Amino acid sequence: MSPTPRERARAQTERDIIRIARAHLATGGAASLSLRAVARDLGVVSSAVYRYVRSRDELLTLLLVEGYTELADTVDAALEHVADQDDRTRFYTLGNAMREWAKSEPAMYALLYGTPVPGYDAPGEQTTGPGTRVILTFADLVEQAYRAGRLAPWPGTTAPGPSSDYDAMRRDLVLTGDDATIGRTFLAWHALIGAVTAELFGQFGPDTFSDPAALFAQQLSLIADTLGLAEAPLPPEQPQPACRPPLG
Amino acid sequence: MSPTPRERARAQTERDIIRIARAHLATGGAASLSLRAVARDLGVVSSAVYRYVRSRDELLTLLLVEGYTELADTVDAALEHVADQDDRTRFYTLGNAMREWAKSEPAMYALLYGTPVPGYDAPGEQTTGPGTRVILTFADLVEQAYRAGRLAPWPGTTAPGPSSDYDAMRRDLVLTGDDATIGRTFLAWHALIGAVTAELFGQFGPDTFSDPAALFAQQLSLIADTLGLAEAPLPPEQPQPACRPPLG
DNA sequence: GACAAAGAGAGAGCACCGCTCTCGTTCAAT
DNA sequence: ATTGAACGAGAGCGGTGCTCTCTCTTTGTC
Repeated sequence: MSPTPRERARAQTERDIIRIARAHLATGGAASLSLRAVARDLGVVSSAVYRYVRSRDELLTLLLVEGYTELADTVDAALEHVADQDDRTRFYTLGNAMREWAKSEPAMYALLYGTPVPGYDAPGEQTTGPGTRVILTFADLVEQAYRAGRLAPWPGTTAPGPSSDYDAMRRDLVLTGDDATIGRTFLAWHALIGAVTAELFGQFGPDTFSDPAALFAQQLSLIADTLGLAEAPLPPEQPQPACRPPLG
Repeated sequence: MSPTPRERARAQTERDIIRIARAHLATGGAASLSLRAVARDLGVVSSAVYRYVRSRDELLTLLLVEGYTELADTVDAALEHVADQDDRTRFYTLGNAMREWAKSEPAMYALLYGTPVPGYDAPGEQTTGPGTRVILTFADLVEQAYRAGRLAPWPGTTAPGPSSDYDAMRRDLVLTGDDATIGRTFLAWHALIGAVTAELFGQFGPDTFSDPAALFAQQLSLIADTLGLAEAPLPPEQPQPACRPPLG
């Protein structure tokens, strides 16, 4: 049962490879992640690395899973501290945690939410689980508010969405929200990812925003408004007015 | 004045290089864009290509500018056909044109709005102009509706944004919208880019949406709602009710 | 303890990449 | 006609992912 020296050495080498690969990813981006460079840092010839990693793609998958997991863990940890607070505060916490993690690990974020690495398609059986944790946490946040009757109604007639797909989500994820609720959950997610991505990738040019934090804070507030999240939790027996007064 | 045969040949070769590079970009993505492969298709040895293109990065810049220009031209052309229609229809047209173009040129879209190519930073003097055309068109659409008093009020207290940056935009771009209007313009843009990117990059997995077009259509509708765009243009002298009835 | 099997690393090699340099050739302006 | 610029070919440098063979060591078994 106790691991042989060879097994312990192998486990250590596997950890080292991922550690070195993460460092290379952080400094040079996904495209400059080279097995040969990892081998050099490991003090070993390039072909030796293939004893541990089947290919460069498999190394990418390992990093992908690690990135998804780390982001989700970060978000979960942040949410723990505000678990008893109102919907809006918890959403802000989720959004800010995503942005902070993305800024601290830009190459990893790019790997998760940027252009897919060409010629590489992630093996779904390993990545979908960790890859959907954050959005499921987010959907659960909205679901809780919806069930408690705390979501303000959508200001408009909701266009029909992909109803059968939404039905499948309600079934598989045990959601109760109607099409409008699921629809604006995706709207909020798209806006959140879009805002983080735009800031991180500098899509507005380097001189457009002197205060990107202020922009993101306002975007979070506006997204929370579109979700209908109230500042403080309302007692569920109090019916929502059809036209709610301004928040705050 | 009339071009010499050599000049005409050079111009033709330059066009050929860009054409071949675009084909390679479309099939293999930005990372697999290789000057050597372009040279092979051109029927020439690799070093000869360096007579026309200073480096691979310069070729990327050429493609980047071409992509931005083509997307903006596509959007402008689509908007021309609906120039006299209501705000919401024009916004739908803009959004659908972006999605359609992105689906027809996924590698090019990835080059514009995906992960920045590592080690390459676009020369701003060449790319910012074409790169901002679409979002400026979009901002102008919102601005027109705002000036005409056709924007529904934002359902919530607007959090303060990056006011000085917004001031600079109002000055440089001749906008009149308040912070809430500019803020939700960016919200809509982030959601739009986020929705297109998520669909194009398959961020929700291959089996999550059987009808991505329906999802996008609903997202467009929801984004239009958050923008406060009305279905039909209202006469500007009619004041907006503080709590507008459902659209449609 | 001897021995076969499996694991690990080294090294050579293949085909590809971006990019540089030199060398003849061809074209165009003087 | 001459001369300098433009052009293409070819060799070469260092880099990449990946495969193969070879040797040495560790491991489990008889």
